[in-house]
Amino acid sequence: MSKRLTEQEEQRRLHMEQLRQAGIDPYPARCTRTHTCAEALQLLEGLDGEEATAEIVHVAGRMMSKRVMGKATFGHIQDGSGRLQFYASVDNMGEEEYNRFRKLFDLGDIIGVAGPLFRTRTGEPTVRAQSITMLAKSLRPLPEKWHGLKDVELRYRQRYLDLIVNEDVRQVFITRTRIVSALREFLDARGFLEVETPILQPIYGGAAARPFITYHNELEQQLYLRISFELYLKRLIVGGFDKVYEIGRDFRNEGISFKHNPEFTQLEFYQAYADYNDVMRLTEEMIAYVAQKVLGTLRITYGEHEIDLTPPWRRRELRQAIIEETGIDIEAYPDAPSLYQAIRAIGGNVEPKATRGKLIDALISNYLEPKLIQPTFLIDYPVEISPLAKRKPGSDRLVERFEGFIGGMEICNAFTELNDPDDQEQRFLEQGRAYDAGDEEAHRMDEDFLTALSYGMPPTGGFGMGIDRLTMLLTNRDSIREVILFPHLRPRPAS
RNA sequence: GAGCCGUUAGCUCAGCCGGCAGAGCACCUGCCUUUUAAGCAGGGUGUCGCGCGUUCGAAUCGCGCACGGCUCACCA
Repeated sequence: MSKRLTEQEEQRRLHMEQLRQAGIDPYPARCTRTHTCAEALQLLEGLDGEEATAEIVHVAGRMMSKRVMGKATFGHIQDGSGRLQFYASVDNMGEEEYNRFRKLFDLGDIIGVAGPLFRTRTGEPTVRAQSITMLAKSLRPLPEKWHGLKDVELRYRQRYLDLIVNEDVRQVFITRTRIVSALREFLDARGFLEVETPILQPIYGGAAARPFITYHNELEQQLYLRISFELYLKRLIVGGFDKVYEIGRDFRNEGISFKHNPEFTQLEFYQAYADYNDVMRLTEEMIAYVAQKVLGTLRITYGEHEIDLTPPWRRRELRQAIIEETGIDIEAYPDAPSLYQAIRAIGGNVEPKATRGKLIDALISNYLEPKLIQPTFLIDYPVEISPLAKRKPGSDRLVERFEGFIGGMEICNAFTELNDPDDQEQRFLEQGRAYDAGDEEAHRMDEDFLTALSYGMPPTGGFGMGIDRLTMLLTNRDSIREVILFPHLRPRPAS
């Protein structure tokens, strides 16, 4: 701890030392608190003028402002419920305690204030302090009171500072928690059972992504952090839980962008005896429920767009949508080379060695996704990019799958689940060939999952949704880092 | 992974055709008993991200590196 202190840090340590010399513990073990700031404010309801309450309140919080006027001082404290003004004066506190407060208590200190409540001349509810006690000394200055903390890097690395000084950031994370609660309410009310499945998995699966790899020493076993919950939740459907869901963290060892973080929160649910049409209806109903519950409206603003979440949402066949936006009929190009040429012909920038599935993905994300502002389900995807979805009856090329898009972002992905164990095995084998050909994101053969399927899985509709992206949408944030409390950053360089 | 932009006081930001490092808030000293971005008088507290180079002289110009942001690539 030989780090050089700034003048302000030295000043605060000096104040702390002076408190100790006065016999005051700057970090006491106990404190008295009878009201939150919000609760204290309510006590003044119905009182007129500057009349004070008979009741003495003990409130506690971080001192966010301090305006000294000689023998009297106004300031605000902030706790989790809000802000409250206090009034300190020699008259009410006595000279010794008042001067100690005035000289040794700094902005950012956690303090307790006790006294009756009254309104000032300007009508602001205020605690008339009879005593002010130190609850925890703050040894570093807070960011500036007016402009707050703007430096994005500091906001993410020291999120606690962001939360202290930027009220809108606080609200985003409160909203995020309410969104998750509303999702649980919705699913619980419909008989879904919330479960927990392994994060450390011997074989990763359920999505196309590169995994994080770890190792169990005692078992001498390589393990993967899950990239999805899918294959475990389906095992539970086999096991007879007809409606299950999980909300938790997935990990994907891929690039970081405004809508990608290496770990992100996912909701997946599976419903036996349902298909993707049932899931589509449930999805639009669920999102509408959450918006209504959390925001009180189905009409939201996202960036420059006004979005109406009212069901039913538009359904567009993927093939038809691609034709409309690009003029390319993917059915007319049954292999990668011909589709590649067609995309190049319209000026598309794609990898020459991409598979047909990757090319179709590129068409979706480059030409469709940015235009899908109002809630839209793209339906009926090619089988080669959907190795866990059931084929459409009468088609060997398409599966019963949809993705939901809102505000130009993919929000969710769902399908009628493939429950034919032999077909599933063939799909794994195809994926294995793709992996051997260099596609690191291809699915791996999961024998144990195939065994589960072979006992018979009911017809099932399944669903996955990124909670982070839904939160971006409902809080009107343009970066996933704004809705993740501690987004991933490189280590701070040694200075 | 590539391109562009950024990094100056605790915070928010000026300064950038090379010439003594600046403002507001915060902080320090003094005054002030109803203020609320309190006010008045005084005080600049700094490894100009790091390193190398050009130059009589670098926050400023050049090269390299680090971290961050945006765009692209990647991400079903």
